[in-house]
Amino acid sequence: MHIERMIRRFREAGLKITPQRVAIFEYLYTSSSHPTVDDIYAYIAGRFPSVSLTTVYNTLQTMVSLGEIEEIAISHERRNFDPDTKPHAHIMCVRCKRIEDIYTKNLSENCLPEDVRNRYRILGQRIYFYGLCSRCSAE
Amino acid sequence: MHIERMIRRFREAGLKITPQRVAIFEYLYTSSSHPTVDDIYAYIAGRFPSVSLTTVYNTLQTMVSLGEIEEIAISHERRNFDPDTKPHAHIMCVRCKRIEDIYTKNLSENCLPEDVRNRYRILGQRIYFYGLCSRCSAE
DNA sequence: TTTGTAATTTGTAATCATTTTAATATAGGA
DNA sequence: TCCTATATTAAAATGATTACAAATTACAAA
Ligand SMILES: [Mn+2]
Ligand SMILES: [Mn+2]
Ligand SMILES: [Zn+2]
Ligand SMILES: [Zn+2]
Repeated sequence: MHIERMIRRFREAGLKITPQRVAIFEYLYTSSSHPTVDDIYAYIAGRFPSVSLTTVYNTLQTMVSLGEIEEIAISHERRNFDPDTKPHAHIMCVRCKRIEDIYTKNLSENCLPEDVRNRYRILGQRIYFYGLCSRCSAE
Repeated sequence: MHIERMIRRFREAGLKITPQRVAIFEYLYTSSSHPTVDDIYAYIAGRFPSVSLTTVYNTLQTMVSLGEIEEIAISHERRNFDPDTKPHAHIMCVRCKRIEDIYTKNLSENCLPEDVRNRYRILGQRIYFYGLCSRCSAE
């Protein structure tokens, strides 16, 4: 499972397994997708009342540099984290702010002209759409 | 020209035309594409040594809400502004940080599955690619 | 041209998310 | 169990952005 994988990755990197870190793993892989720092902190603080925001920031940063989660910049006012690192796009409802995953194949082939793909060695992409979801449209 | 257009748009909105604002228009439409707040401020300060950063922020915000420029969130460490509001994608070299425009037709048709387009009323998109440009690859 | 006034600019202070620091606590190997 | 490097915590620092209030200015009407 994902949590065991993260524990192994941290071990391999010579990092220690702490209850705070495990709780962050658990939250990331079992709860609402694309949580914010505050979402994560709120959950962890429920289990470890003395946890520090710094720990949340540090752990997320470590996971990003291990390539195990990604930061989503779809919203200007929040930082969302995505535990799914398979290439995929996102769509956010501008009203209710819900974020949905979009899995399309050949994302970069579809969107990038030949000549750009020749001039760059492509390393990643972030594809965000904005719209009104059906629930929010209905009113 | 673009600058005259902006002056007209500001007038129509009941906003006054000040030298600082005109200088910001000029810089946005004649200089390097996708400038940052600091790029703009550095230029304006060259012409109006007493200009305040606040004025730059305010004017940019006004232009965004008039729909005349857009904010590009391709980089986590800078805010870039784009005076070109036609739908287009961007690619940034992860090394030299240069940002290039990519014009592709039918961006959302290519990237968005049918069912997503049915469930949302699409209002916008931000499509960013990351890679190594040829110049940076060569070394 | 002059004047009046509402809008704008400016400098400063406040805010807020994130990072840094240093002291304390702990994971985990010996 | 003990030792020590690493992690956690609380507090302070940072830095980008925003809010505020006083001084200035655009511009329309006289
Ligand atoms: Mn996702
Ligand atoms: Mn552009
Ligand atoms: Zn919605
Ligand atoms: Zn480059």
